[in-house]
Amino acid sequence: MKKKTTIYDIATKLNITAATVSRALNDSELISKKTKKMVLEAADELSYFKNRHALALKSGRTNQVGLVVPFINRHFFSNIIMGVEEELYPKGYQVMIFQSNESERKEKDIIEVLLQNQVDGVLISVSKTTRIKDHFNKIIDNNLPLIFFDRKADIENSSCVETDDVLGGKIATQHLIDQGCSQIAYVTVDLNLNIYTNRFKGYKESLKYNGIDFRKELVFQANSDIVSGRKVARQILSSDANIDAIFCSSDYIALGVMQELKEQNVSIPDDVAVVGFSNEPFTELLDLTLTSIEQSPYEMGKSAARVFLDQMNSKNANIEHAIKLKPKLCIRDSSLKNNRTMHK
Amino acid sequence: MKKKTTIYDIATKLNITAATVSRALNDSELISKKTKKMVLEAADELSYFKNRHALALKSGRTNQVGLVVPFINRHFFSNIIMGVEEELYPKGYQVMIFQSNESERKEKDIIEVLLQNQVDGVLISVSKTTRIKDHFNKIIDNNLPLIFFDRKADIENSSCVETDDVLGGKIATQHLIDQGCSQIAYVTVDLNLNIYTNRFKGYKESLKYNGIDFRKELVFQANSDIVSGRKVARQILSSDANIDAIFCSSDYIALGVMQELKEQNVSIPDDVAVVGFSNEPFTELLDLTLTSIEQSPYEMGKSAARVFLDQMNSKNANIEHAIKLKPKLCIRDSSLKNNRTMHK
DNA sequence: ATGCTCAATGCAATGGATTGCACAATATTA
DNA sequence: TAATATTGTGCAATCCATTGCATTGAGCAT
Repeated sequence: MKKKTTIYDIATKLNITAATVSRALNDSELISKKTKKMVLEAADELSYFKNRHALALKSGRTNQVGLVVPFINRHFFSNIIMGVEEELYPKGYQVMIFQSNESERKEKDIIEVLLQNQVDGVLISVSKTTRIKDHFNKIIDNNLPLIFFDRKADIENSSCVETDDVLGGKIATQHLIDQGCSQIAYVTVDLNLNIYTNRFKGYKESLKYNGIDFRKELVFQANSDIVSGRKVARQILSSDANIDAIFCSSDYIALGVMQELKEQNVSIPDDVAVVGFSNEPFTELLDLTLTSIEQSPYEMGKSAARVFLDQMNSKNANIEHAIKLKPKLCIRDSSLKNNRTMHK
Repeated sequence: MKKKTTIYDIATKLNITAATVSRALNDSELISKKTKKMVLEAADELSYFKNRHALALKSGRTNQVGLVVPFINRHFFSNIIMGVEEELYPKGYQVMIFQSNESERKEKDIIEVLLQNQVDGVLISVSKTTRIKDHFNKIIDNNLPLIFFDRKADIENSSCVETDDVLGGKIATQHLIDQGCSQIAYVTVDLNLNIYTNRFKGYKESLKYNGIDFRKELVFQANSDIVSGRKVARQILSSDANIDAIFCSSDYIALGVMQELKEQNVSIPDDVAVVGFSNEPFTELLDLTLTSIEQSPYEMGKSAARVFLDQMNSKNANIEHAIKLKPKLCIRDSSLKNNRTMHK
């Protein structure tokens, strides 16, 4: 069992002190070139590397940032991670990634671990089940930058980066109206979650703006999956609402809806236009590609990271940033009525 | 700027020594119940948490494991991460996730950082561009468990967990033969990579086993994307090879192939059956679902994590494990010839 | 009352790197 | 040549938690 090499080992070998070795390794101008060279060679020979824990202990800084997402294996979140990494890695920060599995308990544990690790800041997308927020306040109490992305909690002195979901709802609805639709069904997921109420709000605002009456009977509810989408499509078709478009607040619902419509020989987009939300990768892989709202998770990650850097550099963890990213409409077959398909 | 609470703060407050505080916090049986209670309360009051770096420095162990993948935002790798986490989190290990972006340079940097962090072990899927392997040997030199998954390097005393790609190639080919196909085109990606040569090997072995002659002119090459898949499909159709099936070593190629076949009015699976590889999520979201080979990344992650735990517990980092996971055939519309579609 | 046991706590070193201050060795100047 | 400036190193404390050994004090038996 080989023991790890320390600066003391190098010092002993060269008959100098650890202080000198330390300075040499850090290229201090106090040290002569000759000594530096000696030290560097010896370090290489003994395959020395710095002990980050010793460093962290001494300096109190770690250059580590905690990043917490509900799940890593979701297109949306994994691309946020990419964005954060992209921005922070070149600045010398290590990103510690954790997943909460949508569990408040695990979220709390994770934050405890992050604090134990003395991270320099925390970026987090709050778990769905989180009600109590003491653990977030602990972060603030320790004077660390706390940045929420996508899903936020109401915490003083924290920042957040989110999609402008109201706008998302608006542009999707406006697009459908532009295509000549006026009886637009809306399928929501969980009106307890901010993002969904905001999308819904955008939908209603857009109707109003275009002088179309909002009709409660055109609003349906479903879970964010294909089966639920099929079910809700059946509901919609069998209701007496005579709709010409369906705006789904999730791509998975939209996919289920499209499958069901096809099976019932409803023509998309001519009889019924369909729009989803999130721009999941599969939307453009379908035979009939799905119009959707792109939320740019990669950009969101970068943005959150930049907010963190801002707060670090301004030495003022207290400035609250609140950034809203503009969503983008991706028009595809499922809603584009002028006979020609978009790509392929 | 609040300073972080240490055991000394607690000790001062209670007029006892840090040693006692430390023992109390660790529930040592040397400490009286009364003192323990006092300490615990004070700790809570001062919102104390352990400094992991001090711990790591003292003990030499960190309970941290390095996990390196080429990209986090790939279905395959993000599910491996899930598997590793699932297995290691309950055992008290923190998983530090890094992505190499398929860059040898970054891979080396990451390993340097992991060593500086004194991780207790490294799990890694090697970057495509990696040629030199000194950095892997550094890990071994430090007596740390080194476990490769999916993509391995030839390093002594390391372990690896991989898919049995030969078998994957075999069962896919056998399935096509079972469906009555005999002129099976094969589309490979990069014959320099192990996984692809192995799949190819399985294809050939299966042909031989069934008494079908291997024909070089049925082998095509493409990149792992849709456009490339379409291109190769055109090549195949315009060649004089009269094929009745196409086995693609990537789902993206298979998707492109299917799109092109449809456009040219070739019926799938009756005129030409198609099989992909990897079982990407989109394979079952298509109108015509795609038969593919499931590699169970989640299981692979769990398996790799278990190998790590084995090596840790046996105090013998040198036992080499070599695990091959059995791939699974997922039969869907694109290859199933008996008229009925599988699901929906 | 004296000696002894044992439970509870304190003391001090340890782990690795950094850094202000002190000091030695060399170079420079008068 | 003596005095001073300059450059290169060493000493020792510090960051925080742990732990072997020493010590204290209470309780018990004789």
